[in-house]
Amino acid sequence: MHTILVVEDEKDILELICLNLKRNDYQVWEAADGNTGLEQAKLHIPDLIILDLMLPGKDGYTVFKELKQDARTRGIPVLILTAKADVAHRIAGLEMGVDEYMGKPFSPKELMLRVKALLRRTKRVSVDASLKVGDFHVERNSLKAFISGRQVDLTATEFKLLRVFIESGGVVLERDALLREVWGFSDNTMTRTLDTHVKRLREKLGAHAACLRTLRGVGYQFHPTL
Amino acid sequence: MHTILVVEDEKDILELICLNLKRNDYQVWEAADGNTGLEQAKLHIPDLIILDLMLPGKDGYTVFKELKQDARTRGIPVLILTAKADVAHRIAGLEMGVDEYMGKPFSPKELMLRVKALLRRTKRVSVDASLKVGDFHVERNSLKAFISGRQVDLTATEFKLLRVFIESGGVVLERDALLREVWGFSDNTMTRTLDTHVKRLREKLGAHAACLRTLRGVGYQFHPTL
DNA sequence: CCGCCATTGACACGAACTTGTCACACGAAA
DNA sequence: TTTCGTGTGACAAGTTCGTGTCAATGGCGG
Repeated sequence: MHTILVVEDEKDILELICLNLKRNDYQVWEAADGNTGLEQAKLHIPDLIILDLMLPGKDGYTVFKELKQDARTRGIPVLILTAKADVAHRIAGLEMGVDEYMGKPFSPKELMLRVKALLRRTKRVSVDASLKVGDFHVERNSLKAFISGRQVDLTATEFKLLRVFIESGGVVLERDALLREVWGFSDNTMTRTLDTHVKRLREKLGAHAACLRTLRGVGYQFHPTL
Repeated sequence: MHTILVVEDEKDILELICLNLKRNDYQVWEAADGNTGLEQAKLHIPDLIILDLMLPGKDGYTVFKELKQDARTRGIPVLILTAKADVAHRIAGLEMGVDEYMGKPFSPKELMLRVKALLRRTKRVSVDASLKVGDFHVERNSLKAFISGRQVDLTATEFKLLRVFIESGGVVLERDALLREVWGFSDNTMTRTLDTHVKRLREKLGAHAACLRTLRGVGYQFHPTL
């Protein structure tokens, strides 16, 4: 679940936003002024910050700048919410490094979508049903996998494992991460279950087994183009 | 330098965009229709795609969907350019996973800023995982290091050691400091562990071993540019 | 209800690799 | 030349991984 910090002084709007966010299963932190916002940001390190420009005390621009000055909060995407949404202001904001700009009044639905889009961008999450990489082709709904067009029979666990690999985009997957993704927990003291399943998957991948590379002491890496 | 693919059928607009992009030091690929765009995307794997919705042949939505189905291209942020920029269309686009929306007519300056903002956002994902200094390139999460593009296999300890050196920024690292950073303690009465690992690292660095200078009685210093 | 079979997680063991240690060689500074 | 810190090759202990195997589980048809 993602956490989002909302910094907005107008109670009505704050509530409107938070309500919508919670309804979409985000964990929400609230702040009604700039200083509180900054504190919360540094305390909770949220995944996203929705920031109003017109704030009592420290204004939005200042908050934004200070966020970018702290290494812990620098990476957090910021969505600016403001009445001053004309081109000049938008350009000024983008130049400062704002990630997203929304003018008031805004449609809650569009805001939710922009939030979703921003979070997706920062943390590549996928939702498509069918997925192709190199010679691999996976149908998420039907539990079917194809290699170079030929269908490969996989069991549920093997499929989940392959799916995680394919969706990884070549990033190294640590044992912990794989256990969490596929088995739902990460008790690394576990036995050789992961290894066994990797082995089984490799057997079924046949000639493409080489795509599953072992990184000793780290985990596994999927190389679709081998 | 970032590479950008522009898919737009109207010659004037295509030229306008490309000109602006080139002026901002991007490498630009062009495509005048959907199929060409897809090909180029899979061929060049650009850092960003600017996509018009109204295209001859395969329309923008279709192109977008197919981009998201191939893992090599799915991660590429897409900026949609369109005349249909009303709220309904924007929402539809955001639901599909569009990263950015711009209506025509657009201000070239704002387009450039949005391009910059998008690239900055996506860069964040990869930048903290990889680190480049001189000929050295380190993937923090894969235990892989590249020297002048060639891959070097390192063990966990060797990797940690090299990482400390690369992140040192050329500062002299005393033996105590290295032991603390890599091994977590600084018992200098230890045996020749540090020396051994430096030696092993040097072996794997090959010709670049000279970058690891010994400072007798003090420690080691990393010179990436040697 | 029963037995069959595929699936799954577990374990033992060996192979492959990593890592810390040592003895000793080497070489720079005094 | 002596001294002291460093480089080096070898080795043993420790880790991690691959593999064969087995028992438990649960679905399914008979």
